[in-house]
Amino acid sequence: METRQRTGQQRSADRRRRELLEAADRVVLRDGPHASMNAIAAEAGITKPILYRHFGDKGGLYAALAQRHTDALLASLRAALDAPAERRRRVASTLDTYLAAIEARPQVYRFLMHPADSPQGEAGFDVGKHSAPLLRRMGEELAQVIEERLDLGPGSERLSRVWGHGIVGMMHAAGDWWLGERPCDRAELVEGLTDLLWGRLAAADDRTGGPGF
Amino acid sequence: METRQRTGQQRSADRRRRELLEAADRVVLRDGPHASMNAIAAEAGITKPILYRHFGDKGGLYAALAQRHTDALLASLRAALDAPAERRRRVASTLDTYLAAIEARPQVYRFLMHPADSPQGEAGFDVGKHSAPLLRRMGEELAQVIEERLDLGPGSERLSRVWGHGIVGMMHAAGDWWLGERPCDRAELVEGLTDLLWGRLAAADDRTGGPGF
DNA sequence: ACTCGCTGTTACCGTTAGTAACACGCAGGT
DNA sequence: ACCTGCGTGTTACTAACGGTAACAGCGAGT
Repeated sequence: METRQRTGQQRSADRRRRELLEAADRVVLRDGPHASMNAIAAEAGITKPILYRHFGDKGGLYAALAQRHTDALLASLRAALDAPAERRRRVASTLDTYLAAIEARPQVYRFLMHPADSPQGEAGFDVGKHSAPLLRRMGEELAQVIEERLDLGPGSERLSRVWGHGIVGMMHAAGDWWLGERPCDRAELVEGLTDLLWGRLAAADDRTGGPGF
Repeated sequence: METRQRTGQQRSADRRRRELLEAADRVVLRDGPHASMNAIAAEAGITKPILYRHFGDKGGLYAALAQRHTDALLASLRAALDAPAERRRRVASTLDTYLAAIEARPQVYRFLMHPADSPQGEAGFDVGKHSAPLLRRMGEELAQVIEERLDLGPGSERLSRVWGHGIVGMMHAAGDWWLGERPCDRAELVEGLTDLLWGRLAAADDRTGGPGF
């Protein structure tokens, strides 16, 4: 009875929610993840309690905000991952897609990867639970693709998840470092990472020349 | 003239600083990174202003605290990295050392990897500058080892840094996920990651059987 | 006319980082 | 003996933040 209202005010509320999210987006992109609820409310032309009515608390707002961007990013990554090309090309293209995204909008990236903190984090053992949902989602996504595409023998379900999270972490950390220092252009970074994934670390010669040791 | 005092009060001040750091350590390990300055001061048996006299601000305290732990962790990683064994064994052993460390003291790990936030972060463009110093240091450290040990041909300086940060990121993300979900034991994770670095992603067969597409 | 649900407000609370302003004690130089 | 400097410590405060009443208007459906 009460869930099937749709009285027209519901639609208005949804629209309002989207407007508030867009205002929050502007503020967060301008001021970074430390934007205060007051600032966001001011940007939206209203005051705090309305934000709290819509999103519960700051974590709720940030979660809603993050989901939009993660959904968008994940969609484009999925496209690169599913493209009809040979494996190495797909991997390189996915890396490039990710790096292009964080290069184009570093503020969004920073917000997604360092989403502040839970206000009273249960004191303890849930390490990484609130850390970076985007990383987890990307890892799981990639794991799924790996598992359904590759034949990894027994234990493939676990192994694909290890690889998924590992590769995503590699991409993330390298991208973070690259974005901060800009030591080379994007293509070079993509090439280097792909080489790494393709076993060049194991294949490289020792510097001393002799193979032993 | 004034820097060469060493009046004996200096030594006392240094000792005091260390005591305060240890108290802060206890609190952070007990309460997580959200520990308040008041709580830390109380644990040390004093009040806030003294902390501020010693460390400037919360960021200063946290930086000092982080440096101790990162130094310790980096030292043990260096040991594993420099051990006299074949390359794959060294890599696996380094991964295992890291994972054992975060497994043994997840609180420390959480503190180091998610070091709260700068209180008024300069609004903007310094993406990742304040993010995770430990990750950066590990990346640079590994890059150095890679560069001085491996023959990567031209551009080896840049490539080794790409790999250093990439591998560290892989280790970090996989460890974070593993610590949260515990999907397998440590040895299995180490094996999976080492396989990944050894090119098993490139070598694996397609699931559909046919190699083409 | 009346209620329901959404809009919005002002004014407040508790906690936190950070800062005066003040006071004690203990060295050393005169 | 006296004072000066410095490190120790305190209480009491500010400013900002997340979050929460309590209250009021407004438009649509019955």
